[in-house]
Amino acid sequence: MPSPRGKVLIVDDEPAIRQMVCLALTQAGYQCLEAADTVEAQARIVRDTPDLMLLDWMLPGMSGIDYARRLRREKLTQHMPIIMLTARTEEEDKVRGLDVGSDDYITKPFSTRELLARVNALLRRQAPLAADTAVEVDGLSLDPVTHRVNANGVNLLLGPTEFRLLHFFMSYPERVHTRERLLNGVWGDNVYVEERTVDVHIRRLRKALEPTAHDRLIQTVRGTGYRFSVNG
Amino acid sequence: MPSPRGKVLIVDDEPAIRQMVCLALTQAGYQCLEAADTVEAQARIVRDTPDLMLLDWMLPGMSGIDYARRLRREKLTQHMPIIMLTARTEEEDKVRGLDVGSDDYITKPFSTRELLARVNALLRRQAPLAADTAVEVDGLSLDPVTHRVNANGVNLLLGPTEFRLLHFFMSYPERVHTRERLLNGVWGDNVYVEERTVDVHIRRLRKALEPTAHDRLIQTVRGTGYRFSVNG
DNA sequence: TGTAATGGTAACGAATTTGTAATATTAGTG
DNA sequence: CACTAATATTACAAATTCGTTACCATTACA
Repeated sequence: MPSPRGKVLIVDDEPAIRQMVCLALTQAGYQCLEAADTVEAQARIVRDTPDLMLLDWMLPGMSGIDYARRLRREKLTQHMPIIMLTARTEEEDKVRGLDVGSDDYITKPFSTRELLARVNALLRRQAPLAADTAVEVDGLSLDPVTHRVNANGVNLLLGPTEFRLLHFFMSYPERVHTRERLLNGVWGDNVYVEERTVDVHIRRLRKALEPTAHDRLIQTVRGTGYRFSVNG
Repeated sequence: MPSPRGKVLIVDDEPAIRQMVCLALTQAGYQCLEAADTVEAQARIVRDTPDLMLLDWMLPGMSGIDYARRLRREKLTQHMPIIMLTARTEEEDKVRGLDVGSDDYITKPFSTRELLARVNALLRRQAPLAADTAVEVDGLSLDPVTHRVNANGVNLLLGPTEFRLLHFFMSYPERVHTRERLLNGVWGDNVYVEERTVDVHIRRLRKALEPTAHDRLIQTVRGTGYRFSVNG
């Protein structure tokens, strides 16, 4: 049996939809939980702490929207990614769905391919940094425990934000990060900061890495964002 | 002659159904292609590269389901929207149809109005590019995650638009793309840009691919547009 | 309470990218 | 072969994006 990639809770009053979604998720290696309404959903959340929730827009009793709004206020579910399932196609509704606190939405009818793509994307984005494993790349090492950065044996002094930024980079090397992603991953999920602020901290980090020429590891990807990479 | 809105292939063994569907589609401005079984269908696909497929559930020989599954594995048809036509009404079947990779389904008997609505909807929201799967063709590889293009082991530097253009080409290879289609897929749906601008970016992309002779993969189809193809 | 460190924003210039138009070249056709 | 339509190529100006610095507000701390 494949190791589960995560627990997904599907909340929908139509058993057929639930079944379809669950089948697709299970085949993709996820563990699937079901609920027909918000009451059941609440019970599942408390008992199983799912990693992500698929929430139908129209539900008997409390609507999906109101439920999402409530989940955002609860400590336990504050950061749980929510994908809204909606049959409506009007732009206005989509906007309202996102405004309410869901992270994404899918319009019915949807393909399981589309669903999986979004679930994957959202869960990947969510993965938190390992708080206690040292990372080392090309002579540059960072230890979250001792809170030290070391380049070729020399201790480097970084500001707090630069430290977290470098930690993030070294934890997810080789891939481009948009400024938005960096803000979410380094600054925190719901912090409002100008995107250009990232540039400034990139500059500060680069300057700190300059003495040992490790600033070459931080690359600009024009039109997209930044990348931490060993390769030119 | 009205400008065609797209080519739709109807695969059904009943001539009466085909005729009815074709009439409706033609009147709505689509170009209609017909096939009675999967063998005929395959020939039509290779020859005419339809934009969407209506696929009967029950077919002589290979069933519609199995055929859909196969189409999803082929590069050429990987992204082609499929609407399944099914006479059965059982929920379970709907589930299986969608699971297999069709994007929507319609239960017989259906109204032409419903059919058109779904065809329109599916063509309007053309599947977005997979944002996280690397593509590789003939020594040329593109990875959206790291945002890198590699030709025979050498890193290539592309501008943002050239990158997106190549990504689009490699995701939908072996078929001609009109300039309009490229503008929609690469530039975005509601952007006003001269069609000739595509030519310029094609030029820039070709120039970037020249060093490794991969510019041969981008072919001009006079009177229509461009194609990314391994075959001469 | 004063001083240093830190963090975010604005501003400006440099570098890159992008769309368009103008010109050259090529392919198709009678 | 001449003519036309379609595409290729180049050049250029406008727009965008990024790097960098300076500055002010806030916080930490002696």
